[in-house]
Amino acid sequence: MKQEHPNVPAFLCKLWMLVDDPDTNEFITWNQNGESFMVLDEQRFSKEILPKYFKHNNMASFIRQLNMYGFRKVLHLDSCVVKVEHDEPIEFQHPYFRQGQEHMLAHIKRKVPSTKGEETKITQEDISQILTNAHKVQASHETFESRLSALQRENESLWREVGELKAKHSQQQQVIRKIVQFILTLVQNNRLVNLKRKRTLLLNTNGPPQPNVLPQIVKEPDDDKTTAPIPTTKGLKRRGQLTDDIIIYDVTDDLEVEGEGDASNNHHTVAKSEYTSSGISSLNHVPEIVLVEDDEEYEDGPVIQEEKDLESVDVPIPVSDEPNPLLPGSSQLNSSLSAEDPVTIMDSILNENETDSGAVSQSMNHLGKAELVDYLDKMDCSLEDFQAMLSGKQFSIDPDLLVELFTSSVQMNPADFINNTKTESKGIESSKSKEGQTAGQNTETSFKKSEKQLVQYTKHPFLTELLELGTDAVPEAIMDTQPKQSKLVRLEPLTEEEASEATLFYLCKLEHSPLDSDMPLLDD
Amino acid sequence: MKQEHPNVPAFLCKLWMLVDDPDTNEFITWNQNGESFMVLDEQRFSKEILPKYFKHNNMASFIRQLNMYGFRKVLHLDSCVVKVEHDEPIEFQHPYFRQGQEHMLAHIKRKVPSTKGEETKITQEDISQILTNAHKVQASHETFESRLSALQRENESLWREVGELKAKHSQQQQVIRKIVQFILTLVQNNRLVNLKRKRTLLLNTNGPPQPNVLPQIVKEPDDDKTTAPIPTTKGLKRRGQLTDDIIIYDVTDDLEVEGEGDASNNHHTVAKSEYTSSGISSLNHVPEIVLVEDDEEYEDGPVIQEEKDLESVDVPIPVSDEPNPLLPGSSQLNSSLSAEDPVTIMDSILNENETDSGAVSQSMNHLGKAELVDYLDKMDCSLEDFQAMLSGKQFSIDPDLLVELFTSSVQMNPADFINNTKTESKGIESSKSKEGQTAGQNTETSFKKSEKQLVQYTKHPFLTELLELGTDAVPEAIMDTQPKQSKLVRLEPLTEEEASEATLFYLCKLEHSPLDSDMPLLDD
DNA sequence: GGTTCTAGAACC
DNA sequence: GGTTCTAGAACC
Repeated sequence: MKQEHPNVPAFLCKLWMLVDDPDTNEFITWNQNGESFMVLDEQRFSKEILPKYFKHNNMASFIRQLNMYGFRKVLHLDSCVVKVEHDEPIEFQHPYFRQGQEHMLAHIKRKVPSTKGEETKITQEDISQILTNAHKVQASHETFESRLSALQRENESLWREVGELKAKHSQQQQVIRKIVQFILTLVQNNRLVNLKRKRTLLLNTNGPPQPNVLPQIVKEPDDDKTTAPIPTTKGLKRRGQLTDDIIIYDVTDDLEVEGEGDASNNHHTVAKSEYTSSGISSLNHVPEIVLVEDDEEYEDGPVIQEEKDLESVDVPIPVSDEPNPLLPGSSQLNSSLSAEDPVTIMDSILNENETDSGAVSQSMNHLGKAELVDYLDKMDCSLEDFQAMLSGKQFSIDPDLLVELFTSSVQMNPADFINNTKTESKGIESSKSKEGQTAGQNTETSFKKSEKQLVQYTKHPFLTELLELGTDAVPEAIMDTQPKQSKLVRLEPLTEEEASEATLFYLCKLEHSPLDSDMPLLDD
Repeated sequence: MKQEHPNVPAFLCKLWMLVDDPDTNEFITWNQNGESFMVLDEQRFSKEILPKYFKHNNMASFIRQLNMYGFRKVLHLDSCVVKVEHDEPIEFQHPYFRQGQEHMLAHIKRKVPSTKGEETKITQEDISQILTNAHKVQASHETFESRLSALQRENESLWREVGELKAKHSQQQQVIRKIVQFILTLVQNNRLVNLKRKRTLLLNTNGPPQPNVLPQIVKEPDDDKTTAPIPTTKGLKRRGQLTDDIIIYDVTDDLEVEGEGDASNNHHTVAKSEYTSSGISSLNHVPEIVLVEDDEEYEDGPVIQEEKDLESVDVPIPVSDEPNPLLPGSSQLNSSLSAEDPVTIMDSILNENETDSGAVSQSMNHLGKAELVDYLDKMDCSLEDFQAMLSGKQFSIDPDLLVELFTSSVQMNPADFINNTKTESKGIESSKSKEGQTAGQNTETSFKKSEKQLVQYTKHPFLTELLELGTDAVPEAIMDTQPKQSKLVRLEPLTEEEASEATLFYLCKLEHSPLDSDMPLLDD
């Protein structure tokens, strides 16, 4: 019967044999119900029986083995009673160690060397790991903390800087707005003056044109200019060359020179003498152009008179009947004033009875006191306008001129913008470019000279850039005066063109001026 | 002998008695050298002796107690030998349990219920604490992480916004710079024209003054203005009122009206008829003031002529000999042109032989062709200047005017700033306010009118604010075009005044124009 | 896996 | 602090 259970440990087999063997029943046997076994004579059992089955005679070692396989001592209540015989038998039991149930021995397992040790070891490992992790976490925490505080400091500075930049921005906005407002005010005021001026001129000059009652301009040829004694002009640009080119000649000799005969008077005298030698022939050519500005109420007013049959001279005359879109007011003044040269008129008056030249005789015949007064009337009114402009701080920035400077160059793109701008104008610019009015050669030359100045001006870097602008986009940066507080939105930085354009837009938009309708920029 | 060691546990005392008692030597006694004790007959000892001293007869319990007090079993080599008698005695020893050394029993201590358990418990507590802390740290770590990422996002946005704001700022800077440059260019160009104009005027007017050869201005009283049929001026500001106040009257009747007789002609006619009814009496007053501008080269030129004995009229005349610091050029034009009214001159010439008024007769007598030409010369030169200014885009912004507009108000603080500004000027302003030149009543009235306009102008909000500026500080925000990248520096936000001032500074500083020396702002 | 010594721990 | 049962652990 022994060893018939291959998977049952040796101790269990030996124990089964000992308990189940009837020969050892006096030392070790089943209890009454066969659920446990009892060692009846402990001392004899250990010293006589145990050595036969095991390598020892110690009851302790036997008990240790029992405990090792999960056997438990059955406690007896009577042992608790005081001083009862200490010889009562030792009793042990196990759920799978039952009489007649030998097959259940396979279920009895020897206790493994304690999971507890493993658990403890694992716990220790865990502790060290936990501590390691804790240190790591703490280190990273510290790193985080420093980063956080650094970020917070940076953030504070950034918020400050953003606030300050926004303040700056707003300040600049104000500055720009004010500058623009300032300019706009000038423009508006000037525009009103222009309107006023035109009306005044009409008031004084809108009488019927007198075809042949026209002044003459006597000019010195460019080649002769060097011979004329002109006061030193060191340090001065020759922008006013136009004026220098004109030298007035006297026609009569009965001029009374009342003066101390100082240096400036000498120039005068010299100019006179030059006139006497060459002035008469110059009188033969008379560019007669009278530009009378028209208005809504005086559509039939403006007439340009031109004498094509006169001989032409090769000197430029500051008369232009071609429309100068940048200078609607000034061009008119230019032509009317230059054409009606006061000296020429005076000469005509004074020489009324003479017949110096056949070409001018017709004009001379009609020249009378009335014409002279009329001419002077016009001139005076023009001057009054200028005075008003200047004394009233009416800086003569023409509004349309400014608009065009800010939108496009006449030189660069004349047709488009002039048409675009001017077809919508309120008749303010109507004095220029009446069809059917052709300019004489002298006038053309003069205009080219004027245009040259214009070109010079439009080449200003600011304008040059502005002139390259498109007209659609409304850059946000300039318009957006209310900075977003918490919503941080990505804003594309403005290009220089956009910024300039913004200025323009601002200029036009800022004030709801009547000028708006004249500007192609504003389509809102 | 028992209980004589009060601090020795009962077990040790009983053990000492048992071992040391010669009566029990057959069961338990000292070994040969007295360093340990032996149990000779284990079974009889446990069953017969132990119960006499202890509450049990179990050898195991006895051994357990020995172990508990640190006694150790002495291992015998012969037991390792195979199958030697199993009866060899059990031997135990303890360093302080020696024969004859009963006093050392006090040093034998019962093992405490294991520090190990405490350690384990502490470790467990530590583990739980560690875990708790770890969780806390982890939680705070997560909080930190979220804060950090939020901060980082905010930071990125802020950096972006800072960049964008700086770009905006730079763009605005450009815009301001360009606007200012633009204005400055206008100013500079205009200044050159002013210089030019002055020279031109000197060229034509610096002859010796002819005291009584002075024109007359015929003015219509303000009350009569309403009677004059003036074209409708709806929608127009009455800023040019000055011009409206002046109506020119014809002196002679032989005026030939050649025209289609349109509506505009009617006005002309009405004006004429008005003259014939009331004009003659008006001719009696003549405000004669000739302001000839002086320059460095023509110190002796400027003279102001005044006829105080003429009757004064109650209408304002746009003549001013008082220095208009805002309009040095225009004021000169104003006086010279208004004083030498063309009509008046013409009247003088045409009425040379008549004696209308004793007051003007002196002037009339001296009026001749030369004076007329001279007058017209001046007028023409002025006109030429205007033409040049206008056709050459010379917006008549006086440089000094602009400077003053940007620095102080003549109205607000006239004396300080005028002196400050003008004493350093390069003779450009020298035409105004020559001492010893007193203005007439009419001139004063006119200047007041002009000043009224000036006041109106300086009340522009932009100017008003600019006028309140100090001139020392140079705000950083405007000048600092290079934004600091990494160094975040606290910048004080600009006040509006500072911003405006910055504009002014910019205006002056931007271009190294010759204007700089004229400005009190620039002290570098 | 068994044996032995010692310890843990519950209970008294 | 002692007793008992059981377990830990070293050693074989």
